Amino acid sequence: MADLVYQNIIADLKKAINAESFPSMKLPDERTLTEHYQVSRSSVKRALNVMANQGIIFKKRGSGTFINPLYLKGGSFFNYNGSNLGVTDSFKAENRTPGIKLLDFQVIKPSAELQRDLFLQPDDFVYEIKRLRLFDEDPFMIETGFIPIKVMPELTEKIVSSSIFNYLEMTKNQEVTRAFLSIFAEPSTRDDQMQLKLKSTEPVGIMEGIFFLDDGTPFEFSTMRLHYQYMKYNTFVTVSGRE
Amino acid sequence: MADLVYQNIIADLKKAINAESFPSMKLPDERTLTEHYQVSRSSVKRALNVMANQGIIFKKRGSGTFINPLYLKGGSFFNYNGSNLGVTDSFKAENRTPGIKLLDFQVIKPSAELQRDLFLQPDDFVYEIKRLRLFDEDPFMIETGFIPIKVMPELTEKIVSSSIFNYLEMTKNQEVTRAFLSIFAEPSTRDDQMQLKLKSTEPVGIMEGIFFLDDGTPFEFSTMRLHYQYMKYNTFVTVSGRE
DNA sequence: TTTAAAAATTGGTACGACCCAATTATTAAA
DNA sequence: TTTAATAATTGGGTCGTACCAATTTTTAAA
Repeated sequence: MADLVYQNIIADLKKAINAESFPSMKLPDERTLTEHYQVSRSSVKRALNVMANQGIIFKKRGSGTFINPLYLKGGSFFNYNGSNLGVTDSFKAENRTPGIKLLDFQVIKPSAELQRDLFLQPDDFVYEIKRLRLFDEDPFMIETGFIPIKVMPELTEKIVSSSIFNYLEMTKNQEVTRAFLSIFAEPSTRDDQMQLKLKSTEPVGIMEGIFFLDDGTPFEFSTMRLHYQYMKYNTFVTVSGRE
Repeated sequence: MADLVYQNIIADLKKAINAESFPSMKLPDERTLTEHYQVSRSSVKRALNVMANQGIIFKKRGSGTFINPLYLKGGSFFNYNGSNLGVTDSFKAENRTPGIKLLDFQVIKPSAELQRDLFLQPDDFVYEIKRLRLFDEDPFMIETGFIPIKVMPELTEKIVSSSIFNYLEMTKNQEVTRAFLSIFAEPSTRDDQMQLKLKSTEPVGIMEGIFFLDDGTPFEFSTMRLHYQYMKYNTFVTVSGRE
């Protein structure tokens, strides 16, 4: 556990919430928490803000801080606490072995749109990497990624046949921690049906977007076509006003 | 514009970024901004944190604060700045008139699952509201909502035939500002195909989840089956570590 | 008893100080 | 010239204070 004050408060409050230590579904007020943890109110507020953004609690000025009832028995929600953006890590728990089959790997001249999305110069080239992802023997996703040569000049077929994100972290100590994603669905194409073993009436879910390095460099544009039963995106949405 | 210091900084920085006042794609350091705006560094940090969470900028300790290149000419992204959760408001810009056709409206005994999701007592009842949403004459979504009687005892067919969220805000000054959403896709059913004018090979996009009032009261469980061409969910994802 | 005013409670915003940690730039040594 | 040590820069975290604003509770008046 990180040794940050607010992180510790979060951890402790989560534990208490899960242990149902607040039958009224209401947390102690901020000043009381300040006293209890022997920290500044600023730190308490910080902790509570993070938890509010995660949807664990609701705050109401003048009234108090309340527990989101759904945070108990986290049944259908809160699967997307997020810890990694890569596919390899995201789908783990299933206790099935993820696999990668390389379908295509080449260097191409990016389209105008791709140039814009990855902020490339006219003479920059990109890798095109097309891979089939599987669990054991079951394919569940066709992934097409575009990575500028200049951000990863040393890419090889070997690297591309396993997790690129892991390689990045291992060798360059850089992490992909942010992405713009667009999520939608389409009827499956013939190719989808072949690769993902879909019937013609069954669709693909699509997650498409740009992945960034820590410093904001666009690292990859990726289109992921998923067997529809494997795409489920859970999210907590807060609207405007607040921050 | 709200008269909050950090909001003003955000507004001003956004304006400057859009005016391309930072050709190096790098913002001034926090201490300089503090000096420039004649505010405390805390307020600068707050502003920058909010902007970082929105994906407008990237911060890197020891190095500086950088502009997300994609925030310029907000082309395909940043459509989801979020301002309202309701359907009526979300799809406006299209300059087509949104319509509602009430398909079903009744009071039922909630399933066990629904009881759990809306945190109901065993003897609570809920409205079931099934509506078809249209743009002009084109149906694009079948919406089935469940609202506990006790949170809205006065619901009528008339209210339900237009925006419930607007009604809530008008009459009770309560707002729906938060939701858990689960986003996925399925092959269309016969009923979907009839209502949404879909071919049998065309899917529906599904957005399903729970909407909350300001104080955390679960207000509605809703399942929205959308014509696949109308479902596009854009989002900026940040991962773990940071907060 | 009911209603209205006042006070207390509770979260929100802002300030500024102090030190830490990651990165970059500079300087000194080899 | 190259390399290693050192300093400066830059964002991160914590503390504590002061005051504001929405809500709830209490008190006083009708």
